[in-house]
Amino acid sequence: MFNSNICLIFAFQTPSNMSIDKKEHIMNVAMELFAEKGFEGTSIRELANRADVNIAMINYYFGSKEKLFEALLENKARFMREKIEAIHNDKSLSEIEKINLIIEGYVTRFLSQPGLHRVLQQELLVSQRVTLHQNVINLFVKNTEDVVAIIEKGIRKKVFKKVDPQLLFASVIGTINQIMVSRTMCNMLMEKEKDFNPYADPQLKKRLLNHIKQMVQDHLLTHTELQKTK
Amino acid sequence: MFNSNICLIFAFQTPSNMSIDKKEHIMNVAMELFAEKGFEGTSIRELANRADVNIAMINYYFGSKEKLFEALLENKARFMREKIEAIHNDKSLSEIEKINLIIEGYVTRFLSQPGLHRVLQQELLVSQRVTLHQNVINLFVKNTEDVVAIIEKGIRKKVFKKVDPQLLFASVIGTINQIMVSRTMCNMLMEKEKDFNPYADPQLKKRLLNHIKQMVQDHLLTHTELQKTK
DNA sequence: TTGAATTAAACAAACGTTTAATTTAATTTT
DNA sequence: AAAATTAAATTAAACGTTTGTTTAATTCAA
Repeated sequence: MFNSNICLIFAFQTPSNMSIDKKEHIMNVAMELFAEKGFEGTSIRELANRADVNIAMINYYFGSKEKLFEALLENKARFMREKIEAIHNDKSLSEIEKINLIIEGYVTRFLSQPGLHRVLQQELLVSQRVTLHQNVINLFVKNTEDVVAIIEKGIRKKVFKKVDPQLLFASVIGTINQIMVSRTMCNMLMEKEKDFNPYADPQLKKRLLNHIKQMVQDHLLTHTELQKTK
Repeated sequence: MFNSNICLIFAFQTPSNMSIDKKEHIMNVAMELFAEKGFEGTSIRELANRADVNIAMINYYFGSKEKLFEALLENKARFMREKIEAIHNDKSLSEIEKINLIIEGYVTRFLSQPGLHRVLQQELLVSQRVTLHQNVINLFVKNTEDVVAIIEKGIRKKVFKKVDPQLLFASVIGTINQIMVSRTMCNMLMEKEKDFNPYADPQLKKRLLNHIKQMVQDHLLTHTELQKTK
C-alpha cells in the first residue's frame, strides 16, 4: 500500500522514460528469478511482486511469460557472437593469441553475468520451448565453428599439434560451466565461506584464466604418449 | 537418504513383484520426463499417463512428487562414489592410471545414462529444493576431493607438474557435461544427422575418452611457457 | 480530450494431492 | 479345500491452490 504511493510520487518526478525503465527493470528481475528457479519454477505473480509492478503489466509489455523470456535472451544473449567473429577475422593475431582472447572473452563475460549463464544453460538442458532452445544451440554452434576454424588453421600451419577441435572447445566452455553451475559448489571447491560471491572475485578469475590457458596450450603445443590401461 | 529406501523395501514385504516392478517402472518414466522437461515442467498427470498408471499411484508409492524425485536420485545417483573411492585407495595403481580410470568411469557412466546426467545437472543449476540440491553438491564435492588428493600426491611425487587440481577436475567433468547438455547440439558439433543418438555411439565415446585423456596428460606431464597478451 | 499506462478482479485451465469406494491378492478360519 | 477375513493395490472423482492470461474500469500524461 505504501509502496504504490511512493512509486506514484517517483512517477511524477521521472517523466516519460518511466515505461522504458520499467520494462528494463522487469527484465532484470526476471533474469534474477529465472536464474534462481528456472522458467517453469518462476511465477508471473512472484515476478510482479519482486519487481513491484502489477501482474498485468508483464503481459501488457511482453505479451506472455514465454515472450518475456524470449525478449530476455534476445536482449542479452547474443553477446559473444560479434566478439568471436571479430577475433576470427583479425589477421594481425596469431592462432594462439586468438584462442587466448576467446578464452578471456568467455571467462570475463560469464563471470560478470552469472544469471544469464544460468538461464542459457537451463535452456540448453530443457527442450520445452523448441524454437528458443534451438536459437541458443545455433548461437553456440556458430561460435564453435569459428573456434574450430581457428584451431584447424593452426594445425595446418603446424603451430598446433593434431587435436580434436570441437572437443577442445567443449573443454574450455565446459570448465567455465562447471564453475558457474552452482555458487555453493564453487565455494566448497575453492574453499571459500558459504556466502562468498566467487564470481566477483578477481583471484578466482585469474586462477580460472590461468588454468584454462595453460591446459589448452599444453595440449595444443606438446604431445605425450598416451598410457595404456589394460 | 538411505533410510527411506530401506523403509520402503521393508514396508511392502509382499513377494508379489508386481508392485516393485511398477515402482521401478514409474521411476524410469519419471527420469525420462524430468530429463526432458525438468522437475517443475513435468506434471504428475503426464507422468501417470506416460507410465500408464493411475495418478494417485504416484503419491501412493512415493508420497509426493518431490519425494519421488528424491527417491529417483537416491536410487541412481550414488553411482560414482564407491568407484572413485576404490580407485583412490588402490595402491597397485600409479597416479596417472588412477586419473585415466576415473575419466573412463565418468565417461562410461554418463554416456550410458544421459537422462540421469541431465537431471543431476538441472538440480545443480536450480536451487529450489534446498536439501536435494545440497545432496547433489555434496556427492560431487566428495568425488572432487578424492581426485584432488590423487593429483596432489602425483605433484608431490613429481610425476605431475604443478597444476590446479580442482580446476583440472572441473575441466574433465565440464567437457563431458558440454557433450551431454544437448543431444541436438552434440550432433551438430559432431556432424551427425539430427535424430542420431550420439551417446550410444562407441566412436563418440572413443573420441571423447581420447581427447580428455590426452588433454589431461599433456597438461599434467608437460609445461609450456604461457604466451602474454597485452 | 485522447491514447497510453496502470489497476483490481475475474477467468478458465492445470496443478499436486486427497478421498472414499472398489478390486485384487494374501491370510486366516472354518 | 472352501469360505471368510483382512490388508494392499487400484481407481475415478473431487479437493483446494496456483497457474498464465484477460477484462473492464480507472488514472495518468500530453
